[in-house]
Amino acid sequence: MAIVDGKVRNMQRKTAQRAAIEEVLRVEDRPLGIEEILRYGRILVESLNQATVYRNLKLLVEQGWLKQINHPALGTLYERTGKGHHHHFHCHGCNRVFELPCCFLNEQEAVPAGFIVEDHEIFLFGVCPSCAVAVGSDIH
Amino acid sequence: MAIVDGKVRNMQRKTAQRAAIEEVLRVEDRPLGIEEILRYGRILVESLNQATVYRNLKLLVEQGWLKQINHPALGTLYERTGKGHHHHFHCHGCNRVFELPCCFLNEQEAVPAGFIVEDHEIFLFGVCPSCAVAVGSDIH
DNA sequence: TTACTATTGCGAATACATTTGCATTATACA
DNA sequence: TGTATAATGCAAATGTATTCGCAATAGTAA
Repeated sequence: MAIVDGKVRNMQRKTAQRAAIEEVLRVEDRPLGIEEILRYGRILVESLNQATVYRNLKLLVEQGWLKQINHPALGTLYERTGKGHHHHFHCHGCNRVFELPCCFLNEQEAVPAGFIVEDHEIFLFGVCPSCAVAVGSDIH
Repeated sequence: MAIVDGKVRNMQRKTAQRAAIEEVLRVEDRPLGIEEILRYGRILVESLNQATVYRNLKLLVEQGWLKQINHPALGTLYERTGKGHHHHFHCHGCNRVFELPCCFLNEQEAVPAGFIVEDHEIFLFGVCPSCAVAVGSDIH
């Protein structure tokens, strides 16, 4: 607690809604869009509202716990920070995006002479292991 | 010319506007956004309107002469088709996107076992040769 | 030239993601 | 507990990209 301008100012409060949003992102452990966060979050807090999700995601990004990514096929996704450099695999079977740990790109080899590479992003597209199994074993 | 339902139906007409849009994309020879296409196009056809640009881009995409790409930092861009597989370099000096010809990624090596890669996109970020020269020689 | 109608320019309309205002709810300190 | 106020739910508002309606313009075949 703190006093500002003669008034009591509480700090950020712990709410079931924010806890639910964090939980969803922690459990899924992959980049999620608003729609998914809202859907999974409502399993934990039935009343969860879209505006609340937006407000909390914004907060969590500002606090550095989340970062926004812009996926070329899926638009805005949110993922937890602190996982180091990685890339994104989008499975068209289940429509999920996975984070692939290692980096296999030599930046300077990737461009003609004269270009200076400071950063890169790789988006892969295909079928994830569980969907591959489903297709391979004729489970449709 | 053709008769459909008893009425005369002309084929697509050649207009200065569409020619200008095509010209811009041909001359620049790199992915362009609507704003840039409109700006450069107006040098050729002063009256060029945004709605006209949208209509023609849609047409050219349908005809396969253009394709849309979704750049994570710049949004929708249009580039000419038929250039083969390539990636995109975004220069933060001039804000232009360049197409880099070669593909230096072994798709299957890029993912853990179990993932099936069907396609990929690489976005590089840095400084292009002409901006690098400008910075290096203290031209600001 | 002329007639027909595809295409344009303009502004209004739409689509979609995100934000905001406000009354209500609920957390946390006293 | 009680109180102050941060946070929520809801609906309306906003922002941005894209499309559409329509009268005016301009290609194209005859």
